[in-house]
Amino acid sequence: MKRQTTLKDVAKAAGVHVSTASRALDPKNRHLITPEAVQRILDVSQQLGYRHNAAAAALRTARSRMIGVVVPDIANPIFPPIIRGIEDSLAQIGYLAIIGNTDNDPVREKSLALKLQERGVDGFILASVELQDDTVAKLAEDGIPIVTVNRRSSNENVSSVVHDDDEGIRRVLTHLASLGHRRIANIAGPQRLSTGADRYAAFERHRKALGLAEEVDLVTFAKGYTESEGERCVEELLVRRQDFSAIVCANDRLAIGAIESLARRGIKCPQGHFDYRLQRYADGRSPETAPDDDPDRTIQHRVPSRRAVDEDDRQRRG
Amino acid sequence: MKRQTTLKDVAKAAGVHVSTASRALDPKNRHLITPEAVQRILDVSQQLGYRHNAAAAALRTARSRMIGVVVPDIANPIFPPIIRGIEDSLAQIGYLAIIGNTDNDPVREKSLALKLQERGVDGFILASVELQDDTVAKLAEDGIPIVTVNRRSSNENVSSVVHDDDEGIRRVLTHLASLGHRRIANIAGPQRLSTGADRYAAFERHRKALGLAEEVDLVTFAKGYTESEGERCVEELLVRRQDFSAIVCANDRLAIGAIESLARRGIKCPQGHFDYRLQRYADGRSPETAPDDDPDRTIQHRVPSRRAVDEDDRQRRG
DNA sequence: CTGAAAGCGCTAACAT
DNA sequence: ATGTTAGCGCTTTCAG
Repeated sequence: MKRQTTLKDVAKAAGVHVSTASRALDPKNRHLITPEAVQRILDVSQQLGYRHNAAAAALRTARSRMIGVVVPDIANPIFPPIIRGIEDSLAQIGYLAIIGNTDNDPVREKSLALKLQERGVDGFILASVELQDDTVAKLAEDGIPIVTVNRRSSNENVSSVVHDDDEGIRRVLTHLASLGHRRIANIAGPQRLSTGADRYAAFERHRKALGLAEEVDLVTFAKGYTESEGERCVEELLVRRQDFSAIVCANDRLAIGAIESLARRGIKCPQGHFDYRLQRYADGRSPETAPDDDPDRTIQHRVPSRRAVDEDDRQRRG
Repeated sequence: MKRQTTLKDVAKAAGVHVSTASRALDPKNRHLITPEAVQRILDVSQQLGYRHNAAAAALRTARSRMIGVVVPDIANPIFPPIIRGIEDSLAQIGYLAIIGNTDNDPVREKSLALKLQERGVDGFILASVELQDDTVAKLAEDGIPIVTVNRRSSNENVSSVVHDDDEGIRRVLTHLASLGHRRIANIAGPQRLSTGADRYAAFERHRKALGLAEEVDLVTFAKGYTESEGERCVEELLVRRQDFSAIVCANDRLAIGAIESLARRGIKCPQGHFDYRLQRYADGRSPETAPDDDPDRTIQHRVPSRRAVDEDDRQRRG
C-alpha cells in the first residue's frame, strides 16, 4: 500500500499553498478561490488520485460526519429497512451510519455507545432504548445529539420517530369488534419499552371506548418480544379462561408464537390460520387488510434543537 | 458539549508524561510501565472520564480499526445474519464494521469503496462482487486487504468465503432423481455472478453424472436474482415445453417467483405447494429435508497473505 | 484572493 | 522505566 497523496502534494503540484488547495477542494469554500486556480487544483488532485483523509479532518474539526445507529439486533427483520433508510438519507448529506447491536442488553448498549463516542460520532440514532434508559441519560448529559426511532425514551429532551401505536391499536380493536368479537385478550409487550406501554395503554383505552369486556385476566404481559414469550402467554391465558375469541398481540413475534401454540392445541386462529396463510399467499395480500388511509403513519416527537435552545438562553440573558 | 478530556489532561493529573499515559492505557504497552504508575493513570483516566480519540490515533498510526463491509442491500434477508457475524467477530478484536449498500450497481459500488477508503478503512469485506469486478481490481491494485463473501471474484489474488455450490446442487439433483424425476429444468442465475456461474456449472455436471435428460431448452437464465425474473423464466420454460417435472432454481427469490407463477397457472409444485408449506409449518421443519451432515458447509478460498507473499519475495531475491 | 502558522490528540522512535 | 521530540494531514484564524 503505497503512501497516500496528501493535500500538500496536490498544492505543490498545482503551485499553491495547502490552505488554498484545501479551500478549492471544499465546495463550501471554493468561492474564495479564483476559478482558474480551482480548476487547476481539481485537475491536479484528480490526476494524482488525491483522497481526502477523513481522520485528519475529523481530528482538526472535531466532527466526524458519522452517526452511531444502535439497534437491538440487525438480524431482526424490522430493522434492516429502517437502517437502509437512515443510511441512504445520511449518505445524501455526506454522513455515514455506523451500526451496532445491543441484543437488548443495557450493558452492551452502554459499552457500545462509549465505543461509538470514542470513534467520534456526531450523534446517535437509537432504536434500542428502554423508557428509562441510562445510556440515553448519559449521552443527553454529554450534550450529544440523540434521536430515538421505533421506541420512545421517557427523557423529555430526546426526540423520537415512532409509530402511532394508539391509532394502530384502535384500528385493530375496531376491526375485531366489527367482526363480532366481544371478549378480546391482549398479549402485551414489556412495559419497560415504550411500545409495550403505549400499546397496552391504547388497548385499555379503546377496549373501554368500544364497550368491550374489560376483565383483568384477559391481559397478560410478555417479558420480551420473542416467539417463545408469545407461546408462554397464550398458555397462561388459556389456563385462566377459555372464553375469549380473539387475541391482540403487541407485536408480530408474539403473534407468531401465539399462533404456533394455538395450532399445537388444535385451536384454529383465525378461521384456521393455514387457510389464512393460503389465501394470503394466493392473493398476494391479506384478506383482512382493510383498505385504509396512511398505513405507514409515524409520529415525530420533536424537541427544540440545541441551537434554538441556545438562542432562547441568549435572549433570556440579553 | 464540553471539551473532551485528553491524554495530556490525564498525564498531568497523574503526574506523568503523555507518552507514559499513552503506554499505560494501551494493554499492549502496559508492561513497559511500573504497575503503580499504571494503576494511578488508570484511576485518573477513569475519574476524569477520559475517552480515547480514535481519529487522532488513526491519523497518527494510519490504521483506523474499521473494516468496510459492502453488500448489495442490507434489507435483503440473507445479509443481516452475515453482517451480524462479521460485526461480532470484528468487535472481539476491537474493530468496527462499516456497512454500505450498492443495490448491485457497479457505479455505486465504486463510489462507496472510495468513500470508505477516505474514511480510512483497513480492509474490505465484499458481498457485492461480480466475477469481473472493477472495484475489486482497483482495490487489489491499491494493496488494500479484501475478502469476498457469498460471491467469488475471478481475481486470483482475492480470498473468499462461499457456499459449496457444487455440493449443494449435487444434493438437490440427487434428491430429485431419487423421487423419480428425469426431466429437470433449471432457472439459472446471472452468469456474471459466481453463484450463477457455479450453480449452473454444477447443474450441468451433476445432471450428466446422474444420467438425467440433457436437453438445452430445459435451462433458462435469469437476468437478476429477483422474484419477477423467476416468474419470467417459468413462463419461458413453459412456452418451450411442458414435459419437465421439476425445476431447480439458482436461489430462493427465483424459486419464489417460479412458484407464484406456477400457482397462478394452477400447476401444483411440489405435490401442491400449499400442502408442502402446511406440513412444513406444522412440523416445524421441511418434510423434504434429508437428515444430512454439515448443512452449513462453506468453502474458504484462501490467498497467501501479503506478509507471506512478501516473505516469498524476499526469499526469492535473497 | 492567497499565504503563513498553529495545532487538533495521539503514538513511536529515540534518548536518557 | 520514563521523558523528549516530531509529526500524522487537515482546517482555520490571522495577515497581507
